[in-house]
Amino acid sequence: MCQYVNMKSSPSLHERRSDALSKERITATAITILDIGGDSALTFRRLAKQLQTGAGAIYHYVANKDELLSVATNAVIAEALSTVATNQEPDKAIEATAFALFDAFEAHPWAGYELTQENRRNGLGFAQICEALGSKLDALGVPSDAQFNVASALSSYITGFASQNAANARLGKIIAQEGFDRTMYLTKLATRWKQQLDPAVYPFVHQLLDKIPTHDDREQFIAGINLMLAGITKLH
Amino acid sequence: MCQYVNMKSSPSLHERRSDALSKERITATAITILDIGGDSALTFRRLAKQLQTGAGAIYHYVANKDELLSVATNAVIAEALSTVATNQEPDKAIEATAFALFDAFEAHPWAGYELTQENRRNGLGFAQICEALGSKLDALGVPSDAQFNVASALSSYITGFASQNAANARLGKIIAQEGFDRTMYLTKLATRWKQQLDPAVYPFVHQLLDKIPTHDDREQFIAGINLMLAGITKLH
DNA sequence: ACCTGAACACCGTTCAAGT
DNA sequence: ACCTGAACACCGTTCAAGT
Repeated sequence: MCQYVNMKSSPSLHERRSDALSKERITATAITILDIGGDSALTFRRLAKQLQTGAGAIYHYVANKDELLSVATNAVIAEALSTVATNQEPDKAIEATAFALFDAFEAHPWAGYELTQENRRNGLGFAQICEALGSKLDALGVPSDAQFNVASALSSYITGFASQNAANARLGKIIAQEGFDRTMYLTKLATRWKQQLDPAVYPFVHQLLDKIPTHDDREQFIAGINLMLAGITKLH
Repeated sequence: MCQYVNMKSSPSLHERRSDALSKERITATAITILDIGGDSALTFRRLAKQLQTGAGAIYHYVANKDELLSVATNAVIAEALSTVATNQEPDKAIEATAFALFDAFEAHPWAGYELTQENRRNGLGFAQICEALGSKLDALGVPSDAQFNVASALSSYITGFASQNAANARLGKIIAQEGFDRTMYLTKLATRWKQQLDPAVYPFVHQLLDKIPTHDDREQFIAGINLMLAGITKLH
């Protein structure tokens, strides 16, 4: 600690503390806080404390909280997409892209929800996903004037599923720490629906209730992707 | 005003002021505030002022802001779904349901975004949409063990599209007040992407840029629904 | 029972003051 | 140039006090 202070009071030219602030370090720390505590955990005061600085310092690197969340979300998406092998059959590449995003949103549940926010701001998250999916559509035989609609449909589905099921993943994780499991959480949800929803008005949902606790998110997610892929090859 | 005060100071038994608080009146006022000013406009202080009461009074009718937003969102969805004719062919009924929700999210842009939040809380919005769509799947020939996945896929797509394009609708509306139009707003968005995104890394998105300013959200939305319907009839 | 509004414990953001 | 942290203008929510 003394040495740290000494370093600051007699710094050589262009020398930088190893823990100097940077947009990257701020983003990485923000992601860690979000992963541990969810959306509500990320405040400038907590972030500054973790970075051992003042809250105002962060504003030298990001314009505001919206930008911070955008950067964090886009970093998570970019990392996920970078793992996808591109030398595959187009339908397999789209599946692999979808899986990579699913896994990213499961590991960072806040990101699935923040993506919808990010899309409202500058749309870079959408651009990333759209590019990864859309670049395969030529090889799938989709005519160029239909590619915008198809890429938009796939990305809307992925975004919608991610933001919807982030709740399951996150609550499942939190509850797991307290000795419960995902099945028990979903059982509680189904029980709540059973009590709140009139079976005469919601017959379809009531038929589903038994399947909710044990259903597999990942399997359900890919079923939707395959539904869309089937529609693409049928229509185009 | 004097008469109003007099009424309060000498109320007869069980008599109620015509403007007495109720969950319905609070919800309706909240929806109006959200429609005019968007998510950030709704605060308990502003809502209380509009209702000519204290902020604390609202807590007699809703538990907290989350519940208020859930109730408002579910009211918008319920209203939209109530307009859909049920005596149609199943694919037409699904299309009509999708259109009704699209129109609702265009009229209440905050609701498309809040729906993803609502789904994370108690899922009643999802249940409503799932019921409206899922009840048509028998007639479409979808086997019962596939209906959960299909209903989930459709509702994820609708939710994702709504939350994504709420931005367009809302910003389009705000900008329209200032003398701009939607095309100009989307042109600006496309220009920003052109500058920010490397064409070597984002070739597909760059091909799309010309089409963004004039594309029709509603047409794009229904194209995705038809893609999924085609996939459903092909796979089932 | 229902309502009021000040008080509490927070936020994001700004900015004068430090090094 | 970069950092600090008090100050500002808000929030959601609570609760003693009123009617």
